[in-house]
Amino acid sequence: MKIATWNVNSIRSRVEHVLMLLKDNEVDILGIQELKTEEKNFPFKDFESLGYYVEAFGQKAYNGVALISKFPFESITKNVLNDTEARTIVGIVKGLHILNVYFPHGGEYGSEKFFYKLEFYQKIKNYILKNNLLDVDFILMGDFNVAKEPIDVWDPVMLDGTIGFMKEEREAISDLMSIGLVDAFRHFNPDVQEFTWWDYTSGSFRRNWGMRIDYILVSKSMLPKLQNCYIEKTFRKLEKPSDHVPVVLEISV
DNA sequence: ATGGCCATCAGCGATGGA
Repeated sequence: MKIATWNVNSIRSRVEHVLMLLKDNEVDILGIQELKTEEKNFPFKDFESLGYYVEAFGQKAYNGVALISKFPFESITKNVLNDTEARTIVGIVKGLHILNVYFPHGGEYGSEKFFYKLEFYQKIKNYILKNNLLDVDFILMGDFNVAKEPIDVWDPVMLDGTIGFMKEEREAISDLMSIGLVDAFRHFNPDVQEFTWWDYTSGSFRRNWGMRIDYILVSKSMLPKLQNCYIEKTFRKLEKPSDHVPVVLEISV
């Protein structure tokens, strides 16, 4: 079974690319972020006609998350943090608890958005602990908007202290992972430098000026089931791409 | 080149993204 995450940067602009990922990579369960639309404008039919179940939680213009699954949802909860922004959706599929999150961008150091981002990380951690999700087959995936280690950015010296690679942000994601979550990509690729996001400006993709800010984290009980985890970079080469690419996890069910 | 993008909403410029 394949489970994937992808920040699509507008679902209405990226439907064809998402359908391509589902078909070509045979993805069974997909979490997407940055829908940038309300549910009423979400292209449900494109996915349902392929046989997928879809649960979307959106808002106008910004944020928004969805889960797309070949298997029916045993349960769905939107907005687990009771936030004013549409950033979280959790579903149970085939006994797996899957929390799909669009973490805040955060803005400049010390800004209101910066503190919102750090608090958001704390709240996600508390939600996981409070609901005992470390004791079940649990997957936390999405756009974390933080690169954890120097290997996760193209120039750790130049980017030190910039958005997505500040000390406080890196401590926030480390703190979240320290409760017992394993970074699936890093589990299979301990020394590999690969990125999931490249800026649209400055020919960043061509120069490989990227960052790894999208993750699939799993609880310990998932470890025996993991088979592979890879970043599907090809989607950044398409016409009108998202600035992020999908991360795919293969597990045995 | 002290440069370079993209999507949205509202209504062609401002805002957010990372």
